[in-house]
Amino acid sequence: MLNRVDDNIFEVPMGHQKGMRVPGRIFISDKLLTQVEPGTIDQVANVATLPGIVKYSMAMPDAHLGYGFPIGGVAAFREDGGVISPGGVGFDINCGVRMLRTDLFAKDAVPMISSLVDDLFHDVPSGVGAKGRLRVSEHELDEVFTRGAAWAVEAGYGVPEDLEHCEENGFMEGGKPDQVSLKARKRGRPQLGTLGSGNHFLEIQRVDRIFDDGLARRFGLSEGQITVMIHCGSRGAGHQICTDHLQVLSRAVRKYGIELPDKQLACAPLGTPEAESYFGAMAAAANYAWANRQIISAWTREVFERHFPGASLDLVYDIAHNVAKVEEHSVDGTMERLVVHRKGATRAFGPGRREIPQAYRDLGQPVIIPGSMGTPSYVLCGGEGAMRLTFGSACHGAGRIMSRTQAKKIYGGSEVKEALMRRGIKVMATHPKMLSEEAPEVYKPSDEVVEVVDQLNIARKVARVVPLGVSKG
DNA sequence: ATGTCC
Repeated sequence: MLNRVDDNIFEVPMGHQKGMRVPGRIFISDKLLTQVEPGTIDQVANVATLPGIVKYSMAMPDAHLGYGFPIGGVAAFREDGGVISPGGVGFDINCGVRMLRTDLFAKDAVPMISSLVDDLFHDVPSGVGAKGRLRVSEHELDEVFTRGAAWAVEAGYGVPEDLEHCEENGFMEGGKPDQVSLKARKRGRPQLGTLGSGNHFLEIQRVDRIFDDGLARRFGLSEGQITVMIHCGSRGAGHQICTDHLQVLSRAVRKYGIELPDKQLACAPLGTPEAESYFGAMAAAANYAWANRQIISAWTREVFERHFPGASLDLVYDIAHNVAKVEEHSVDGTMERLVVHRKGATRAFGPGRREIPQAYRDLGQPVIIPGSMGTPSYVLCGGEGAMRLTFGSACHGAGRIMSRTQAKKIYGGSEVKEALMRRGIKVMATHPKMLSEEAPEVYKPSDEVVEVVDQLNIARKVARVVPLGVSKG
């Protein structure tokens, strides 16, 4: 069914599915491959049938079933003849993660973890449908959609240096508020500055291992240091934008006569009004998510300031893992402009790319890969393998191995909480069922997933962090 | 992921 290309590289052959324009490629170890559902491989093949796809339909080692495209999927389309598809980005547009480093060390912070988590849980609203502490005006919401984290910094949430340590400097060009429906605005307006639910979290961590001394120094990380990770996205706004535009693009599929093996791959040819409209709305949602993470960072800093007056929380980096971008890549020796869809995949550009903020341009893009609740997270640095193999992309996390429904049957919320407590990890959640759905056991081991991208030099391991306290939706 | 089905 799959052909081995190399260690950690498998091919989905053209014969897997009728209409494939390119083969599929799955970057994964033999061991992790045994945990990938057949449906995920079929989705990789389905994506390969889309017009204008370049080289391969790809999946990362954390791949699992998604809407149309697999989560952990990467697909690039040429500007001339290609398409854009909301399924290739996902419902939570610019779901992403940022890491802040403190100047505190474990010995000082550990006695305060419980109180820190209580305050973070209180000060950063979370949960399904959670509303935030701030009420932005309609005009401010437009600014959020067009200028993302840059708006948030100007509004007093953070410092300009934060923007110099974000992918895209904290906002994407091309966000079009006029392509965002009234319904999406209505959902998004009260939710700015909220964490959300599911696998989203706000976590206090300790750096427990350094793999690359030089890179760790440049990222400002050392063993025993306390870090904070914020994982969230564009909330109801992004979800509604995806829903709205899926309808538009479903009509476009008929209008432009595109044949699809799965309705969930709804898309529009690049350059058409439908494609432009989705891109503008998607960029607006991406900017909302960057503003959201920026505001949450400011409130996190306030909580730390109350516990440790004068403590610093500097942004190491902020990455998107659900977004489509126009980028230039080398395709068989010539540079081409492509629309790269990453869904549950992070950009992992190697050294020198102009898109990487100045602070890290000579090193490569920092890649932050959160583990599941209670398991280690990793900081890596984009490498040459990513540029050669994956259009500059790496995996985004551990990846589920069972459904939420199944997880709830097996694991009880209070048991999960107690088990974590015994390991010295304090967890606060809005609902116990969230803890059963997010039990560490329902995810692939993050270590094994990270090992694959490290071995292929897609991204090199820099540091590993372990959780001390978590606030969840 | 998500006012987990207007």
